[in-house]
Amino acid sequence: MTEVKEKTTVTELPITALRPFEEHPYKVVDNEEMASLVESIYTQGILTPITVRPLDNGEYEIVSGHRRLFACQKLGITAIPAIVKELSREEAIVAMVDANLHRDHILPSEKAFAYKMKLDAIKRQGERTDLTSAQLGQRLTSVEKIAAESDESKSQVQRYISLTRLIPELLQMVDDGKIALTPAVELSKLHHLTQRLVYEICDMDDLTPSYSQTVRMRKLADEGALGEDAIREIMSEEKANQRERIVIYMDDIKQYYPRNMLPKDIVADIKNLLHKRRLEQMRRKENRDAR
DNA sequence: AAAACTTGACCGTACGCGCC
DNA sequence: GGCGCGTACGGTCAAGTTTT
Repeated sequence: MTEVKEKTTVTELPITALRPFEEHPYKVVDNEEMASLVESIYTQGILTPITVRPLDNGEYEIVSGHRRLFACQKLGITAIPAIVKELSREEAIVAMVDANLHRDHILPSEKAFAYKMKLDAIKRQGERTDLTSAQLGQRLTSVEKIAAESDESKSQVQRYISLTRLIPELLQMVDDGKIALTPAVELSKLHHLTQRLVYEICDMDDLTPSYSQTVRMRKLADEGALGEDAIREIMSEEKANQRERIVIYMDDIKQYYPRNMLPKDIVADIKNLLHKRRLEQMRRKENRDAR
């Protein structure tokens, strides 16, 4: 959360003086959620003022409250209570993203561009958080900072950000729930022209790429061997088999190798392996419990 | 139960920057 | 230019969860 150090005032602003935030990543859609917001404003008025920042030309840029504005426009309301904050563009981006990320329903594409905008804004702000001794112990990278302020891990934030490299059509498929997050991340690594091929093939035959299929596509692309035929072949196959997992059970081994026939060093290796795996499991559990 | 997907963690590499 | 350091990010793994 960005702390508000500037003076803030609540005031009624005519909606004609309001401008949407430039390139804001959120989609204001007229759906059921919007209908209930309209209903709520109709019966109770606007409970939370929108947040805006003043522009040089006397107008105000909306930091948070695009959906409330849309609802007011639908109801024919001409003025709206607003908190006016003196914020730089970068500060406004961080505030806008934070305000919207806590919504109940947020599309993957919205999250992706929100995280990306916030990351770019934090980088541009160039804050040195590594200089004071008080902060020395909790030095954070930009992505870690975003992760700490959201309820997701650094990896997850990076995955969402990689979705911004998807072509709009594939991103729409992610929003529609046709492609899951991790397959989408794999597709984002493909060249845009290849992504378009994938989209066209999926769209034509109403197919949805699975994680394993997208991994195979990406590997082929890395080798420079992913063309239209290869994509068709991968997409037309049955969903891939579960990835290979090697599980060792001592009882199984004993069944095939009587005790005196199994070389001692192999037994030692296996025991060592199992021991390491147990330690790893315990460590993971401790990490989880600590959080 | 198998398959698909999610999630967190870790590692390696590339890059930019300041310093010598 | 070489070096050390911090940072970003891609790749991978393993375990957990959800879906079929």
